Amino acid sequence: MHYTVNKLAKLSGVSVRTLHFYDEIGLLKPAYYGDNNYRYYEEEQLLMLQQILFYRELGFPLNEIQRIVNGNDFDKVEALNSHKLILKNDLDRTQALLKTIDKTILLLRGKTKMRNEELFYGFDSEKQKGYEKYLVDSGKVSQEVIDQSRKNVKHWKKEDWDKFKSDGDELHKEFVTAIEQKLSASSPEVQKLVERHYQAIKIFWTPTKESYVGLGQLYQTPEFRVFYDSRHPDLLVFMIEAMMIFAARELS
Amino acid sequence: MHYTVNKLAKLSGVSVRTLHFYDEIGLLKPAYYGDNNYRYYEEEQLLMLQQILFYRELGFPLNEIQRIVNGNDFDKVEALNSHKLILKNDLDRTQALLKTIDKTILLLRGKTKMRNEELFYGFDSEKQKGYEKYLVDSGKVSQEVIDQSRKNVKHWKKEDWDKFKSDGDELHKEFVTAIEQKLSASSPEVQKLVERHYQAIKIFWTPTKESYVGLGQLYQTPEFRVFYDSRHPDLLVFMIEAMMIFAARELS
DNA sequence: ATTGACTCTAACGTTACGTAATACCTTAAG
DNA sequence: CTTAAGGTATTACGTAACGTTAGAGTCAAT
Repeated sequence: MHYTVNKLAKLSGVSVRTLHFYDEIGLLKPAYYGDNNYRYYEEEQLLMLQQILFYRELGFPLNEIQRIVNGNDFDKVEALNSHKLILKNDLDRTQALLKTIDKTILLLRGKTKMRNEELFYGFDSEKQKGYEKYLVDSGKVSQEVIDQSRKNVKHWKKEDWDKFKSDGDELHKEFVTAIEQKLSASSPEVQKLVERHYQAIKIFWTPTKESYVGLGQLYQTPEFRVFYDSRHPDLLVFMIEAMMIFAARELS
Repeated sequence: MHYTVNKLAKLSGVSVRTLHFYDEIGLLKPAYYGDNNYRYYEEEQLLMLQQILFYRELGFPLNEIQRIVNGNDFDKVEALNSHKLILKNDLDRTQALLKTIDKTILLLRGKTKMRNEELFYGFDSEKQKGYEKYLVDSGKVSQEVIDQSRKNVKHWKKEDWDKFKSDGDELHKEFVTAIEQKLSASSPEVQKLVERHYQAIKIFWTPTKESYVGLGQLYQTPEFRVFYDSRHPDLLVFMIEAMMIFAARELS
């Protein structure tokens, strides 16, 4: 029994081009070529293709597949085990990205409905509950993200919110002072300010390198720009530059 | 304050080449070019790059990023929401792949320690426990996979195993008969046999299109080949071809 | 003026094929 | 036997997002 490219392609679900390509790179050669230069495959090649597609499905690159299918069982188990680590990393990363998206949506949508201070420094508890309910019901963000950030401030009293708010104001003023003193964003003084900003953010959620710098993305939206620009025209850019430097240095 | 490519690159963590490239595709143009044709960036571009990197980190392709950053907040929320679906699919897929790998390792390693019949039709319960413990302790497979497959046969008595075994023998014999009658792998008769095989496998775990066809990958290992080839030299290839056809037709 | 660090453009390499374009071959029908 | 449909071949460009030379001009400091 022999298969032409089309037969084998339809049987296995790959395209004719793919078989041509696999022949070209030596991954799967036909059993023989006819006088017409046609490719003819036999059962042996069907079995080989079967294995190739299995590993391809798992996300192995073709050059590794070539090594694997020519190796013994031990090699295969080794490859599968190390591939597991890669996939687990993918998994973690994707989960982190989903959380970041949830947080960003929360903030992007939130700022159109709340005053900046509420968004930035905390929430009016009545409005907040209705708002969170809407977000969860509509599937915009996972309950987990809200729970996490709320858990951290659950016990806060009005004084805590006021302190947090005045601390923030104070921090921004010191940034402005630094700008006026023409300090560099990378200077130790400014970096200490960033450190304080980072710690303040941490109360709500622990930022990673990317998500911390990603905060700058939020600060650029119109409503926030108004807030920052009113303090000093260069405040936003200065803070973002300083945050970038901080992230590059401090956060792995 | 202006930044040269190098300055901006070091600040933001991207390469100079990337800035060149973003200029080339129009994603991020410098504020102006010097007489020397050098690229000079200003704060505005720093902010823009900041946004670009945020969305890049989330896995958006550059052409979409271009649309997004030039759009309004509503567009951004839309994009983030639809991107969530993609990421969730990735998540599910990756989790499925990890399970497939676990199962494959379980089988690839198992077959060197167990007789074919035990692996294929069930396990000697004493040897099995020690073996599973080893697998879990060494981190080779997740407890979940073992639990799942074991849960399904937990209540089985010796008669059940014997029946499963004799059913399998019977099935193989009918495949051999089909070969001798020169039936096609795609014929209704043979496809009914595959259906029975599929249902039998399902007792342990529900296969997807890929994982079912992936079974063929296992059957090709030496120990299994002996088993199949002893029944009929063409049995293995015939079954795999029939399984492929079945998967393409029946499993979305 | 020299040197080292930086910048530019141009162009090929990467992965795993998809998509023509052009030409030859095979098979079944008329 | 011719013809038309459909299968097959080779060649080669396109894709995404840059990395990596390579050659040549530029800037800053000694």
